[in-house]
Amino acid sequence: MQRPTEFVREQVTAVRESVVTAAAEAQTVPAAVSSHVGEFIRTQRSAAQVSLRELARVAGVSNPYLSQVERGLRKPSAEILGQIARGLKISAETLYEQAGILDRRSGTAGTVAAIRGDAALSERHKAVLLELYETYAREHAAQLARALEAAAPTPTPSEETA
Amino acid sequence: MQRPTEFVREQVTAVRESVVTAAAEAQTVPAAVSSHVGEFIRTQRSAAQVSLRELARVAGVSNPYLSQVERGLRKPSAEILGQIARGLKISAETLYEQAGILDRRSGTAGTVAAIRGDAALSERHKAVLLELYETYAREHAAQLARALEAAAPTPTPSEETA
DNA sequence: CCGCAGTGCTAGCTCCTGCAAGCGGGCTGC
DNA sequence: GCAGCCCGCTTGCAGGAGCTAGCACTGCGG
Repeated sequence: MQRPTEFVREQVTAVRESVVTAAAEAQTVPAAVSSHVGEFIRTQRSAAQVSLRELARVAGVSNPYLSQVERGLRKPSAEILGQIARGLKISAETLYEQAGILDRRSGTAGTVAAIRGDAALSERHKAVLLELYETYAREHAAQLARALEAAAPTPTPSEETA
Repeated sequence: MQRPTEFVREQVTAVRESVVTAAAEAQTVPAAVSSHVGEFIRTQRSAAQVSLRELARVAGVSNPYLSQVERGLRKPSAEILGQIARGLKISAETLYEQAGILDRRSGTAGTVAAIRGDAALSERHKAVLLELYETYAREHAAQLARALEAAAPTPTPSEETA
């Protein structure tokens, strides 16, 4: 019977110690209520540098309708959201959450759902994995934020003289 | 005592007749929808011993509409499904899955793939989670194997003689 | 200048969802 | 017998989802 490595054990312990702090921070975050799925779709589409017509074509929906959805004039069904998600190459769950159809879960919907639904895990082990996952996801986001700050240097005396 | 050949012939004939009847019934059934959510809702409602009108009232939908949904005549939106789920005191995700809106998450492969493909994680964190996951899965399997052995003792000479 | 290709959007239309009004049936109490 | 209540279902309709046809605009090349 193999046991978790020392490294893994330390990670789990560190996570437990930081859970209280994380929970306190979560309490101060306001709950997102209304649907911003249209904005979200437009943001994702722009990030992918795809035209509205191209996305509509790939997703199999009409481009005027997609335009209306993006501008919040229409409320698409789950089926249409699924098609748009496929066109954007993102998970349908992501759009469902943005649309308020699905409750937002910590981290990426797919991973959390997979852990929760996995019959190969006991409930206790699921909880441990989910805590660790959430902490890692938060760390990763913080690292990305730092990297972005480093990539967009703020004016400094040495740089001004260069 | 019937002769084997006649008996066999009658059985084959009976099977043929039942196949024709089944095929005829299948032809009269409207195009099969991948969604069985209506049946599922009715089943859950019956199990809860709640009338259609009562569930409709609690769920906040019209009872004729709920009736149509249960009989597969209408395809409810995700919003209505959420209301019905609340009325039935089950998770909305359960009904979304039955309706084909949400993919059912299952199995070990799904969890591993989800962790590996999760953009919210760094590669190092993925490795940690995967190692922990494998260890837990092994542990769980070993526990199940032990429980099965205890529940189903293997035959022993003393038992054979009893 | 023109035509062409691409862009996102407007307007009118069809079809379907979800509802209200009401039906026929069964059961109970008077 | 009756009225009242509950049951699930039928019918007709309003409003919204999603579409087609087409518009105005931009950029490019001849």
